[in-house]
Amino acid sequence: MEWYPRHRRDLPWRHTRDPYAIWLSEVILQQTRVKQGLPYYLDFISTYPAVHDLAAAPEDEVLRHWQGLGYYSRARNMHHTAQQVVRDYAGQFPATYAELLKLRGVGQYTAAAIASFAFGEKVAVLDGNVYRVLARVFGIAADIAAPSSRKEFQALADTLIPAAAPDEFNQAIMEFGAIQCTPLKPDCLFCPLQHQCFAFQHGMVHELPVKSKAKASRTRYFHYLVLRHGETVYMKKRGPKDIWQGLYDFVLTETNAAELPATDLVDAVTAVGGQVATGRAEEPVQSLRHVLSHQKVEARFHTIWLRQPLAGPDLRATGLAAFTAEQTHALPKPVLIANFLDKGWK
DNA sequence: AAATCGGGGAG
DNA sequence: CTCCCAGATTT
Repeated sequence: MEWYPRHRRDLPWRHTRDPYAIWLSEVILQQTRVKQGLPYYLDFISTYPAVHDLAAAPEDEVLRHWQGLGYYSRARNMHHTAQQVVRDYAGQFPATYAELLKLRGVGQYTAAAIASFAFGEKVAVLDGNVYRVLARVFGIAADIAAPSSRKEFQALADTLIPAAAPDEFNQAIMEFGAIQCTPLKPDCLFCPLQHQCFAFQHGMVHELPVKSKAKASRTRYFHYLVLRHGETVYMKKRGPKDIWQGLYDFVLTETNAAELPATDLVDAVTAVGGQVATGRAEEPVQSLRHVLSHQKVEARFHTIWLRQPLAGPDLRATGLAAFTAEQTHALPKPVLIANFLDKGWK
């Protein structure tokens, strides 16, 4: 806490005690670096200055503002919670850790952050930074990736947090982890905790914290049919049980190998009620690779020129909708699809 | 307890 | 390439 005021970054959410603004920043910063989240925070707080503004916005619009930030359930949960706060809490965020924890998208970390930063409640936050700092300074060998380890770290943090300034303590220990006690190259040479840090004293700075590795990611092969007719292109909103829920992409056929048999392509067009325009069936195929933390997507985009527009009943059955190029810009899309639209088509 | 859910940047 | 980020929810 002595270190903090001399090294803290000047961040916009540190100038407010408005629980809405703090909640917004915390949801955006879940599993996201400050540098990546900052522009999104500025955009959201400017577009939706109060919880009522966010609650009143259409979900597609909220997702469009979230586009590129990933983990899109955060945006959908956030939108849901904004509406709940307006409807059930008269627009006022609940003011205690226990009540905040009930909100969708607000877990133990975020509830503790809002409770301490907005309301001064004495409850210790536990994020990736805190785990690392505590593991090193106190020499804790528990696997920070294991849910069962939380108890031990939480109990320790609870003994450290001072009643006088719990919010300052939470900010300080996270900032210390982000700037001084970093994962790969911590600045131990100029560290104020050098003489009392277990890891430094025992030469175990690079052994702590202990974190089990995630399992290897799988490769998926996506074949997108970019159905077009005149100035219109057909897109659809992605459903549950897979990545990019609620975002828009094209007709998708997934295969176990990189190649898609030519007959499958025609069948897929027929399945959505389309007819391939003669002479334009074999457009050049664009290929894009997209990497997520848990899977690799190898996508091929097959542009299909239709003989005639898709008709009403077929459109509804397939979930497809017709858009102009201008309209696609306003839709929330995975970065992969946005990249394709930016450079791949026409 | 394990799996799932994005995207970007550092090294 | 690997690691990890102001984690939460579902299975």
